[in-house]
Amino acid sequence: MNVRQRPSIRDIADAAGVSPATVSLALNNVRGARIADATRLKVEKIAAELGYAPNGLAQALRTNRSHTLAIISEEIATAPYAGRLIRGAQEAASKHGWIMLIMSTGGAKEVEEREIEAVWRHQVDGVIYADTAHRIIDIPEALEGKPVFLANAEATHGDFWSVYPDEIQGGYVATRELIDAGHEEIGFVSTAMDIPARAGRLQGYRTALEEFGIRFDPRLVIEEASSFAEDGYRGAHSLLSRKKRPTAIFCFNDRMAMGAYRAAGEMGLLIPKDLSVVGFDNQEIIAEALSPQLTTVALPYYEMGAMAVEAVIAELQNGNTSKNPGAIPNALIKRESVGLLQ
Amino acid sequence: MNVRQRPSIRDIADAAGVSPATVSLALNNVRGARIADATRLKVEKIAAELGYAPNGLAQALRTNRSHTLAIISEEIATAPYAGRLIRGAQEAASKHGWIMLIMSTGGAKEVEEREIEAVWRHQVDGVIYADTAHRIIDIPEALEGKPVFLANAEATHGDFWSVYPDEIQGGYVATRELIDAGHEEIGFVSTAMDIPARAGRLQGYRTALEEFGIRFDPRLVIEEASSFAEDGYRGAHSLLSRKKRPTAIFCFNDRMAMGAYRAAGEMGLLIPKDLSVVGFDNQEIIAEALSPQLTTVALPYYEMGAMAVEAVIAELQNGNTSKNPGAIPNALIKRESVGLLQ
DNA sequence: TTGTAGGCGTTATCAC
DNA sequence: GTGATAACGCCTACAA
Repeated sequence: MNVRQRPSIRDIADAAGVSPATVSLALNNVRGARIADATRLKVEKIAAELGYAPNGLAQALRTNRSHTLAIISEEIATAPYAGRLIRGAQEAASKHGWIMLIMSTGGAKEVEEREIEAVWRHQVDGVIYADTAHRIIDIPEALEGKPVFLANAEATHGDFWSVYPDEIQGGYVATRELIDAGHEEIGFVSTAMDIPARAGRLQGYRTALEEFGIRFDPRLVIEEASSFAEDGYRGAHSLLSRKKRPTAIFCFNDRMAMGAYRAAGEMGLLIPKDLSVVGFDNQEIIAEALSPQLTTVALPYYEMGAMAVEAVIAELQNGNTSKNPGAIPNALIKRESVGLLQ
Repeated sequence: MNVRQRPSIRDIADAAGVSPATVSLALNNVRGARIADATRLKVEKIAAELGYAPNGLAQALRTNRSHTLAIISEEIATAPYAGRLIRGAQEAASKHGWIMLIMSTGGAKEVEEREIEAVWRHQVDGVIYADTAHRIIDIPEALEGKPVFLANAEATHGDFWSVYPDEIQGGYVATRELIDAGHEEIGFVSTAMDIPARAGRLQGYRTALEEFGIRFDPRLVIEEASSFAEDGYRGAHSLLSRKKRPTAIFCFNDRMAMGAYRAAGEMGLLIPKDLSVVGFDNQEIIAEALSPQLTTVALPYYEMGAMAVEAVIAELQNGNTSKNPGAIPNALIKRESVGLLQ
């Protein structure tokens, strides 16, 4: 593990027979002060030969800009799909030559303080505050003084920019898919948890029904305590036991859809022939493993990560130019669990 | 987004009526050069009042140590469980006051070069090179000169330190669980993919059988082309169609176990009464959603991330003191899919 | 068109 | 005990 010293701007200057300042100007293409083409070329050539790369720390110290963003999250990458958000953020940052730090707090205030302390020490330029499930959260005030951008979350107070899934549109597009297949008796197996997704998806469901003149029947909406496969099983079982059995079910998430599959199986119902199902989350590991594969709605994790980073970088570079993205749409992923009503 | 300037060591010096050097000595408790207690206290008090935090960039520039680690991965956080590795790494780093950068290459050589370039620019002290699935990989030579540590991977050449799951032990512990429940006719639904897990788990399976005097029957090992639920379904179906039907199946992973559940269900077999199943990966989202919940083997993702970081930091701080961890054990997660042989 | 000099915030080495 | 002073690598007036 030999540590060979990297060449500095001065090494290039010596080799080229010019001053360090000239090297800096040449390499950075500073407008205003022009450098003779011959000099520039020579400098560039020598820099390449020496394998020169600027020392980002020195640059950052001097310019007071570290080109570094931090993504802070309570439970980083704990939710399987949350990795996509990080990935979107990281790739967007990398595209601009920026760096992403990651810090997870595990929910402990003390750890969070330590992480925010690190944000300051390392002169991070901006912060993406992300949540694994779309929630409304408090922003620690210790972060004041840095651009903070929320991803997959909304703030309780303060005017923070944020990007999160459009739950209403998500509920709409899922329901719409079922309506387009001819279904009118559409159940909604949901959760009673107090999160934006619950109200939003329900509203989207109702809007879609309304738009097509289908009467909303509250008895077709089941809200279970939680949102596990077991809850989906119970909800679906109860819906499918009605004398007028729904021909389609929209499930709050893929886990619940997995439970619905089991309920249907036990009752001898074939998907999608006897029952159509749409899930939510596009957890590929479930959606693709189910048989038939599950049609579902994909949350825009990658996009949220990327948009958050793009917005912060734009803000940092040009000032307040861009627009607060807010709610962004979800995509329907069509697979095999929706059938035309016979 | 107001950016208030952080106080520097000089601000404290001015306020305390001492020199910056004294402040540095006092705050860092440098042994050798002693500072009057009164001075130290005064300096500490003022530092606290001003909310002083050292500028990590300046420190790093001066000391040539950034206290920063990068985790480079082809497909960061793409595999659901891979997030745990990142999390283990991040938390271990944070515990020592270090910072984790993350960079994903998406498999593209060009992106990888850019990321490695960033590693150098930002004076990263060490690199964790991680893979999402235990594989044997090439380390880019551009990383030479930095401590590189492999997590969930082994290197094709060069003597890199690494940490990866003990596949043999994993296969052993899974099979052992079934043997302990009284089973002797134990199938193994595996994959034909050329990865260390395939050979390792098979060997563990054989070792366990041997240890308990159970004859190894190659016909009980089915290797499907891939390792999806569909493959598990096929493999299990074929095993369960034998005239002497196995009473237990060890599945290469949880997705395949999910397929095995479906095969069992279609053949009217109840788990765990008629058939016991053990999976691999502990993908909670599947293992907990299945009914009955799946007993499986958990890969030590969190531990691998943490151990990699601990090792790199130890190496950086004390020189070559610690031991190369190599293969580390997996944990059996007992749930409900294994029953005593009646 | 290029070089000089000062400074970003720290730390290390000397003197005093 | 404490304080100048000189680095670390880079940027940027300003001077030449």
